[in-house]
Amino acid sequence: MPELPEVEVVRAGLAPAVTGATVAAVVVDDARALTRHAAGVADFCARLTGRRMLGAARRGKFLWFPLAPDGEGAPEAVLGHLGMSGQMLLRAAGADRERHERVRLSLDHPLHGELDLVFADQRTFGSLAVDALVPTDDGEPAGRGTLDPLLPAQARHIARDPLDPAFRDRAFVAAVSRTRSAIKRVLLDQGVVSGIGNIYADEALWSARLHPETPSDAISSRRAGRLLAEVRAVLERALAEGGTSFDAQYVNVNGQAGYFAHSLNAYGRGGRPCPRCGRPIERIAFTNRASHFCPRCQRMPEAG
DNA sequence: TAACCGACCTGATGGC
DNA sequence: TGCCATCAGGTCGGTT
Repeated sequence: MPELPEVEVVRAGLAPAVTGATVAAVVVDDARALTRHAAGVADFCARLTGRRMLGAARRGKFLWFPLAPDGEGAPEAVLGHLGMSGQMLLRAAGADRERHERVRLSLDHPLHGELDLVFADQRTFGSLAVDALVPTDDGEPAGRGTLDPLLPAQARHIARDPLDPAFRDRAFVAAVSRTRSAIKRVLLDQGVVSGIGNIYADEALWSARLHPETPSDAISSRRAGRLLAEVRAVLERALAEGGTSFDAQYVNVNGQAGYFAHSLNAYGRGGRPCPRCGRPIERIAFTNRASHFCPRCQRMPEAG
C-alpha cells in the first residue's frame, strides 16, 4: 500500500539511475499497466523509445520522470502511480522476468551503463503514461525532486503534500473547517492534501487524539494545525524507516522492505492494547475499508 | 456542487 | 484437499 513515504523511497532510489538515462527499448507485457495512457501500447512505446529522462519527481503518490524535449513538442514526462501494489525495480540489463512484471524499460545510462527499470504490479491498480507537463497553479516547483514549476496534466488536481515546502498550512486548515465530512475523509482527499493513505491517516489521527469520524467543521483551527503537525511527524518517521511493509507488496527499488510496520500505534492493531492507555484498539468499517482508533484516547466530540 | 459509493484487480487467508 | 467467500485499498467515474 504505497503512500507518500513508500513512494518517496522509490523516487529517491530511482533518481540516480534514471537521471540522464536514455530509454533504449520498451516492453509492455500487460496493457492494463497503461490505463493512464489513453493512446495505447504502441503510442506509449513510440513516444518513449529513444527519449532521455531528466530526473525523478514526486507529488503525493504520483511519480514522474521529465523527458528531454522532443523537437518542438510540449514538455512531457513518464507519469507513474503505484496504485495498491505497484513496484518500480532496478535490475541488471536482461535480468529474469519479475513475478507480476507489466512493463520493462531498458535504459542506457552514461555513467551506470545498461540497466532495466521494471514496473511490476500484482493488482494492476497502478499504471504508467507519457503525459504532457503543465504549469503549477502557484508557480512553485511542482514537487520533490524537481525545481521546474511543471507537473503532469494527470496530476494537476493533486494537492501538494505536507512535506512540500510550498504546502500552504492555512489552506489546509481552511479546507478542514469548510466541510462536515469526517476528518479521515478529508485526510484521504488528495485534492486537499496528498500522500496520505489509510495507514498514515489512522496513525496521524491516533497521534492527534482525533476520532476518525469527527466532523471536520467541529475541529478548531488550532486543533487542525496540530493534526497537520502530527501528519508531518508520522510521514517523516516512516520515511526515515524506509516506509511500511506488511508483505512483499511494498519494497524499494532493490526489492527490500521498510521497517515502519513495527512502529504503528493504531493501524492493523484492532483488539490489541493502545500503546498510550492500554484500551483495545477498535476496528470499524469506513467506506469499504477499515479505520483503527483508540476509543478512550480518540473520542467523538459531544454533540451540540 | 458536495458527498458518497462501487468497480477495478489478485493473492492470501479462513471456514466449511 | 478443494472450493468459496472475504479482505486488503488508491483512484476515478457515476449517482444522489
